[in-house]
Order: sequence, then structure tokens, then C-alpha cells
Amino acid sequence: MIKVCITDDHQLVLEGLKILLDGEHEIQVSQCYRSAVQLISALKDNLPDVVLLDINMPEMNGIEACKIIKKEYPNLKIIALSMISESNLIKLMLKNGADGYLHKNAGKDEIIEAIHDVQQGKKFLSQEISDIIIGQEHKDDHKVSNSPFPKLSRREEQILEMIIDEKTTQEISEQLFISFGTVETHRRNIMIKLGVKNTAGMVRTALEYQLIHNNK
Amino acid sequence: MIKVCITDDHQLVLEGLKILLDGEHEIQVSQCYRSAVQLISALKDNLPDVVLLDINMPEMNGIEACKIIKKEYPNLKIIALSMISESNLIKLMLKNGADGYLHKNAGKDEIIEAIHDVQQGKKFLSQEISDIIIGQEHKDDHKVSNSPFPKLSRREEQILEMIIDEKTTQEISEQLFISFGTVETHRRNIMIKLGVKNTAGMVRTALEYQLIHNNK
DNA sequence: TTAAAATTCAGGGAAAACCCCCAGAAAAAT
DNA sequence: ATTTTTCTGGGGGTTTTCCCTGAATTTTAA
Repeated sequence: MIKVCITDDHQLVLEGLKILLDGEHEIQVSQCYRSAVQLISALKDNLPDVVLLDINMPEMNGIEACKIIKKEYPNLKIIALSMISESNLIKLMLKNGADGYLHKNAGKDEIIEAIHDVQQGKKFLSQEISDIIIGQEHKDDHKVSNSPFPKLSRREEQILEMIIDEKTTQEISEQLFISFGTVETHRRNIMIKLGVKNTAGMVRTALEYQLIHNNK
Repeated sequence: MIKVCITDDHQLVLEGLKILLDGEHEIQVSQCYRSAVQLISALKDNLPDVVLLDINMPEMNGIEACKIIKKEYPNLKIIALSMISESNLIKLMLKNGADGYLHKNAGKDEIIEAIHDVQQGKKFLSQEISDIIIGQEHKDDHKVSNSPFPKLSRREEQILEMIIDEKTTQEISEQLFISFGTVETHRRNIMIKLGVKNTAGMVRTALEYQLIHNNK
């Protein structure tokens, strides 16, 4: 019997997965959590064999969570769940200790196969995911290898949010009571951290990686 | 017995929902589809009572699908499903004939309640969704009322994609073999159509509404 | 077939963003 | 306690975007 724990901020996915997996008799869904923070604090008392972990969550994203969990519990197997199949994201997740990666349009069989595989110590990547990684391998390996998951400072995050909200450097400086030059410096640093070259890149990356807490 | 049909491009959500609803004895999941195109062509032969329709899908988005379906089958009830609770999106969906709106972190009970409500001819909006709409009501009613779902031309879409890909006007003009001035005109028109004021707005709106086909 | 929308082009000017350099003070992490 | 990161500020300059105007041709829709 494999003890599985699911963490996803979407109630619907959570309940669906639970019922889906409960139908299997070698698998037992022991716990469900709506956030990575909940998951991490609960692991102390009850350790499952496999964790299904959503990547795109508020508060703490799956990549951060993965890193923390693997540090504490290296033997706990983690399967990343994601809506998007972006090669950089997948690589980052695997780099941070994930044992498998499932896209959310995977079927029941694929999930069960993944759980069994990682429980036996194997890595699991669906065909689709493998193709993406291999297809992009030559293109951006330098970019990924030396750029960790972009971590912005509080100020940078705040300014990025305002940029996404269509505010100009001038407006941002006025609203935050800091100088024009300071905002420009932050802009520059954000671009460097995200590895982009203009505003479009900042916005795209921010939304793709869900770096900002969009409460619109 | 209410005949329900589910359309979502994510296999996982699809299977989860199916099993979730199969547990209810007043509800019968008659069909499942992975795209709106499939759904629409299948309605001719088999008409359900209620359709659970994901908004964010490739090929055809839920808003377009909703409009088409309601035109053909005005009595068929549609509940929109979405990952994001953006007020404009919700309003647009309702404006295009949806009978209910469910966020994907809704629980089982909420979904079942929604299905029963719309089947009886009532509208269903979760508390969370109602709050968002009411909260934004004063702010942007003019903006929504006279701006339909932004429809870009082929060229505009193409250029928007390139903007999101961090290309400058110069680069775009060279790669498309058109003049600098032409690209600028397209940029301007895109901004007007999307109701934004700069590049950040274009990128944000494009990604939020999934106007572009991001095959990265 | 006629009206509407899309695509093409351009000049001139203002605003914003981008790029280089630098550097001190404060806060956080090791 | 010391190193690192963050936050702050700026000078000077180039590139890009944004905004105004206008207009001809082609394609699409009513």
C-alpha cells in the first residue's frame, strides 16, 4: 500500500484526484492540503510515501516547497503537477529534487504509473514532457543551468506588480516616494534576475512563473 | 436525473469531475470532451441538460463556445469553469449566456448546488465570485459594457506574439518584411482593442485572456 | 456590391524605457 | 561580526515606445 498525499490549491483538482486514486487498492490517499505551507508543517506528524505537488500555488510555489521538503526528507518521493509544460519550469523542478513531472492533462493511468514508478525509486516523465525537454535541450541549457528560479526581493516584486499594472517608472516613483533613478535600478535588476531584455519579457515571465500575487 | 456534460482540456480535471459527480444519484455524467469544438459537434446527437465548460482552452475558448452553443440551444444550461476569477472575464462569460460561474477551487458541494440551480433555471454564482463582481461594479462598467471580448486580426495576433517574445518594433518589421511604421500602427491598434496603454498591458491582457497560442 | 475592417506606409515629436557607469546606507544572512 | 543582498540615489546617453496626424490598397463581411 502506497501512502499518497496531494497538495493543490484547487479544491476541484484535489477532490477529483482523491476519488480517482481511492479507486486503486494499492494506493491510499492519506492527506490533502491546499497549500505548500500546510503540507510542510504536516509532514512532521504524518509522512507519506509519495507527494503529488502542484507547482502553481499562491504563498509558496512548488519549486520552493520541493527544495525544502527534499532537504528534510530526502526519501520522500515528489511528483510535480502543472498546468503548463514549459521546459525551463520542468527542468527547475527536477533540479530541485522532484522525482516526476505530470501535466494536468495526464490521464488516470499515467498518474498511477507515475506513483508506482517513483515509489520504486524510478524517475517518471510522461512522453510529452520528455519530448519537450529533449526538443529544447540544445537551445537553452546555459540559460537554465546558471539561473535558479527567479527570486525577487520584496521591493522588486512590488515594482514588478506595478509595471504589470501599466504604471510608468515616473508613476511608480511618485507612489512609492522614492526617486526615479531608484525605480530604474530596480527595473534593471528585475530584468537581470528574470533573464529578460524588456518590459514585455518581465510581464510574461512574471505571469508565467506566477511571481506576483495578482489580486485583480 | 440531470444529464451533465463536461468539457475541459485537462484530462485530470475531467476524470476527477466525472468520478466526483458519478457519486451523486440525481446526476449522470453523459459525456466528456477535451475541446469546445468536439463538444459543439457532439451536441447534435446527444443533448445534455447542463454543460460544465472550461474557459481556458486552446483552439476555441469558452466564451466563444458559450456564445455559439446558446445560439443553437438556448435551453441548454452552461456553467463556466475557470482557474482565474477575473471580474471582466466573469462578466463576459455571463454576458455571453453562461448560467453559472465556478472557480476551480470550488468544492464538491458547490458544484452540485450549481448544477441543480441552473437546471431549475436559476443563475449560480459562488459567494466569492459575486463579491468580485460587486466589488468591481463601479470601477469598470463602462470599460466592459462597450468592449467585447478582444478580437485581434491575424496580423495583430502575430505581432502581439512577437512582442511577448521580447522582439522590438524594428526586429518585427525586419522579420515580417514590412515597414517600421506599419508595425507601429499595429501596435497602436492592438493597444486600443485591448484597452491598454503600454507594452506591459498588452502582454498581461494577452496572457490573461489567452489571446495568443503560446507554443513554447 | 457597397460598406467595413485589415494591412500597408510615413513624418514629427514627446515620453518612456533601456544601458553604461558608479556608490553609500540599510537590512539580512552566514 | 562580517559578508552579501537590498534599497537607495544619480549622470549621461541611446533606443524604443508612445502619440498625433494622415492615407492608399487589399481583404472581408453585410
